[in-house]
Amino acid sequence: MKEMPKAYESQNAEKRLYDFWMEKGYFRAEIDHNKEPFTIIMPPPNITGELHLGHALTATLEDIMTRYHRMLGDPTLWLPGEDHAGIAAQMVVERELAKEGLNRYKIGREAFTERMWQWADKYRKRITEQHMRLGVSCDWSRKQFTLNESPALAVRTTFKNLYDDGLIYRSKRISNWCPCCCTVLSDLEVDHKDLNGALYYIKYPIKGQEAFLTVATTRPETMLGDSGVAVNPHDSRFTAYVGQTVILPLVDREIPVVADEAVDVAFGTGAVKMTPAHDPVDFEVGTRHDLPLINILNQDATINENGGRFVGLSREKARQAVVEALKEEGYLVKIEEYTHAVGHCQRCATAVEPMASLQWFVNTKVLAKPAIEAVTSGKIKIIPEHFNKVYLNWMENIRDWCISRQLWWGHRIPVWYCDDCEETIVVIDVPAVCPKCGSCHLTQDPDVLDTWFSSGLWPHSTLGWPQQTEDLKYFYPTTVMETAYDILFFWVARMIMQGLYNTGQVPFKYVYLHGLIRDEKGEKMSKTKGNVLDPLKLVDQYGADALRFALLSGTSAGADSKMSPIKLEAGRNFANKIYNATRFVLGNIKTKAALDIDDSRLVLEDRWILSCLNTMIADANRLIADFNFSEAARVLHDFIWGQFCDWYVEMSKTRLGADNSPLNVLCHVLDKSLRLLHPFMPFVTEELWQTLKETLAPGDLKEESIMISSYPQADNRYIDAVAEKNVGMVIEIIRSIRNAKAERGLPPKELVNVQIYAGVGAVALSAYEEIVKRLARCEQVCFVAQNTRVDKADELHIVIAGAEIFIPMGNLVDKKAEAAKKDKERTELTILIDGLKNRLSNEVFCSKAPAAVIAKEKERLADFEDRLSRL
RNA sequence: GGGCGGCUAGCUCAGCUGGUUAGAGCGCUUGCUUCACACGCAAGAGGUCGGGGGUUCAAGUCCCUCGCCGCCCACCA
Repeated sequence: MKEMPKAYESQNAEKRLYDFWMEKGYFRAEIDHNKEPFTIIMPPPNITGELHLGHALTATLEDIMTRYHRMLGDPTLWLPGEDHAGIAAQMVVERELAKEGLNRYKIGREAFTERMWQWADKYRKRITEQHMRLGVSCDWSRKQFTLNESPALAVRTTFKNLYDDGLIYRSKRISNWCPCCCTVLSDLEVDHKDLNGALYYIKYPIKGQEAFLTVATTRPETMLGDSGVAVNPHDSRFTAYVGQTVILPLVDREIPVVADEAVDVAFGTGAVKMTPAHDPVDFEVGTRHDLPLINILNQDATINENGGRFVGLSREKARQAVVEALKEEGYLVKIEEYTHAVGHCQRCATAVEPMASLQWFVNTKVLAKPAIEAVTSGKIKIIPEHFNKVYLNWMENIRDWCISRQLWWGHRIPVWYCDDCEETIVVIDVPAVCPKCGSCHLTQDPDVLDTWFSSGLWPHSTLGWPQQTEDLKYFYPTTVMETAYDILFFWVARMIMQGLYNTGQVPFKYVYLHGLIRDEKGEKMSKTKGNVLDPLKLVDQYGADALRFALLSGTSAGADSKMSPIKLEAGRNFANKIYNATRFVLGNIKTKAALDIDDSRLVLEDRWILSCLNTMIADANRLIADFNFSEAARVLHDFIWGQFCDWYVEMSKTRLGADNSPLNVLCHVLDKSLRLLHPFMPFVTEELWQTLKETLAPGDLKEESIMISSYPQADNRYIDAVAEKNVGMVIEIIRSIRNAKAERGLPPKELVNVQIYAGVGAVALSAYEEIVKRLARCEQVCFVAQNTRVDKADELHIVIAGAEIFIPMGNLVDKKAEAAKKDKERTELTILIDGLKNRLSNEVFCSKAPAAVIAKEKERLADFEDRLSRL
């Protein structure tokens, strides 16, 4: 056996092992038409920067599923890629440019796009390297990028199909304008924040009368663009004014008073100023009443020439100036404090301005219908389930999706406008002349598409759609979409709509949503707070396996979790524990050992550990299949540490001193444990498995690598209730003796003599004298066949389930204290016994409870009564 | 204004379709250089499962209600 250091050194193993896997090509998915594939398309990280812990969690969860299914023998595809991240990436590069005193307009579209590609190439490479450090086993040969030709073709094809079906249209309407990013945003890209503002009451004089209509507004500067005043048609206060004209203060424009149901009688004054170019409700009312759209803002949200004397002012300055002017001229009635929600750009936090402009939209109502059905029918299952409601609620109230962006980085809208006829969608080649009339006055739409338009196609565009490739035919629909819950609407919902539209099939069968990773205190990680943990630094410090284990522990689907050094240490310690257990086993193998276990030669503790192992194997498989990964990891941890290392390995030492009889079982359990754990902690398990393989007899572990070995399945032949009960009793006995010594301040080294009566098991348990001697530090241990002993004055008398223990302790035994202890025990037992007796004598319980429950309760009662009688 | 989630040991969290004396890690106390591991070993202490009500033979687990904490969605100027 080769020399193994005392502690596991992750940094000496990980790179070597990853290179080995890569070299062997294990990650590549092969099509096998005789088998059902397992497919995960990786959520493509944005090329905006480094990977964070959220990505590491995604990588961990998806790698667990991938490695698990690969070991089950399923043709397994995990397809990686990156997202060009339109607005987010463009902003990052624009910030870089700003540092050089440049901006995108100065260098022009072509040069800017060139810069973007440089950035993309750099970060795509870096993201891949980072993923590799985490041990991901994805199929790099199929890696995609949203701007690659194939996904780009998918984007243009989808656009054309939707356009031809009348589901994409161009329209002038109110959308969210970010004056900082200089583009429109979809509703989802706007965050609403409650701000303390004011409600301004303004008098609008009625033409030809002394009377006024008072309106209330939170954005007084927009009055410059007013083209009407609306009241509710049922509001008797204003019936007389409907159809009349008011004169807009400061501007002197004559605007009509209209009646519209949209006006809430109870709010403000009941009369509302109408600014159709800068408010969505006003836009609709304006459309119904033919009110003109008067845009008063430039792209940077300064007042344009329609703002008269306020031209050139920023919107903030304009507000002050307008209010000042209104006050001076006597139109301002009052100002009330008022808190209201203001939309902010998700990217730059600038307040968004609702503005009317000509944009491209997707009619999502039509697409939503099958997307709703897919979830309600169960074709797509969302985990955790409660997100169904969130999803359905959003889908059922969906609004049209604005997909054009005034950006340069992304999929250019494939629409060409001809000066001489009409617009054309071009999917394949850049046209020289108008495909419809041959005119050469042809210009392409300058805008690009919302990033999510291309991300929404990801599950099928990565597999080759619109081409009917072998990959698409075989791996689509994919199996699981695993991602964070915060992009349920942005991404998951769009993938479902677009996937169904393009392929007629759901894009995936399961959606697994994970939560956000917060810092130790539960706060969101952010660069400004400086509490961001770099996954790679953690890998350096603790090892990738430890990081993966830490990311998993204490999490459940859909719930946020916290990362802390304590969790990372726990992960590292666990890796080290398995490492040392392996070191122990291998250290005891003198020559090449065999792995096969000979059932006929198993002793009780062998049968016990094999029973525990197989119970755990069943649990682990079930938990992984149920997407309960953290529980699965916990179950593995508890078995390996708490049963195998703490008890079986310790018990085996006694036998190893005499012969090699436990070696096969040790190797067997170790092999199974490593395989079971491999999807969770791929590096350390591979490292140890390889070492185990070298030490075992040739052919015992046939596969080249643990990652292509088979995942253990429970073998019910090894479930052994008798062994579990008897070894359980031995463990109880050892604990009781240790405890007896510890409680009385006896040094562990001090040896005691023990006599044990263990009911009918005493004879069989006599084989455990050596083990008890070793583990409980006893001079002599004697199992007596009959309960003939009566405790003496200098003896401790301990009663446990099915056994009694006698330990002579001389003057360390305080008879009074012992009696008090026993009294307490008697009281506790009596309470339990009374409770059980009550229950068992209850006829309703006996008639309604399942037989197994009744039997169990009877058994417990018998045990408690037995213990009480012996006390 | 709607909706969702959480509230279990000092801390962080498990507890699946209701069925043992409610678990783990960390922390804490006590003791250990035990021939795999101090990234360790052993022994302990610690919980009326947020409050109240209900369903049931049986409730941390199901229902109602209240209370905090967090999140999401929403065009009331």
